[in-house]
Amino acid sequence: MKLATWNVNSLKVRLPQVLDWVSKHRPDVLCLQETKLEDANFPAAAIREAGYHALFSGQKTYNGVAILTRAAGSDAVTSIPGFDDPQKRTLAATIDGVRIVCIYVPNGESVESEKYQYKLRWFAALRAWLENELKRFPRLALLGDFNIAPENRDVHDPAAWEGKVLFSRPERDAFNELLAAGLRDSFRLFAQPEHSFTWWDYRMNAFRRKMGLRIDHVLLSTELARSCTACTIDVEPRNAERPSDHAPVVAELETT
DNA sequence: ATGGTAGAAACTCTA
Repeated sequence: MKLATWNVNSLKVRLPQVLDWVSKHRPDVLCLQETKLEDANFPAAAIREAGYHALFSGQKTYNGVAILTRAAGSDAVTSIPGFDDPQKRTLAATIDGVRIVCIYVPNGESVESEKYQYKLRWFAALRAWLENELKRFPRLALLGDFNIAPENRDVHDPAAWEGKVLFSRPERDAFNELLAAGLRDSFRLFAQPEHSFTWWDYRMNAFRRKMGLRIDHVLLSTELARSCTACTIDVEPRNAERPSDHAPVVAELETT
């Protein structure tokens, strides 16, 4: 089973790239973030023609998440229960017996921002919810744009980023608390190249200069982690014309 | 020096 996540930064703009990518890689599950589409405008027909089912929870201009699947999903949930949030950042469903949770964590803007406090509140609610979900669904995968780089090696210049949003101590602590709830970072189950990143700012030629962060993640419950055989970042789409600023992350599970 | 790019939308906000 192949699971993937990709922040597309507008599905309207990136739809041809997404269709091309799924035809080439044929993931069983592709979680998308920043679709920036109201549900009425979701390109369900084009995705269906590519052989995929789609679940989606979107809004105009900002945020929006979707899950594309080869097999039909069930029991979809579009929010963190008990956390009142008008922003469309969460989508969960069961596919082939695996509980898939697709998230777009708030960016936070800066550590001084009100949006940073919202980010930490949001992430605390996510952890509380997932502690319960992991009991209900031992086979659970949490994929998405976490907007958190967990470790020094996930940042091109850790000294410059120390204490900044995406790499501040409270954010990294929150990420580690999520792991402590019973999740593994699938990328770190394997030896990886140095300078492995998933996001590069559009500005300052950051991609060409390898100035990136690893902020998109595939976390697996301990049971699923045991069957994980690979996790890779596909930087190829970042080289395309009009790319997303994020690259897809792909995890492979041994089918049982 | 606090820049710059991209997307959606609408003359600004978010990332």
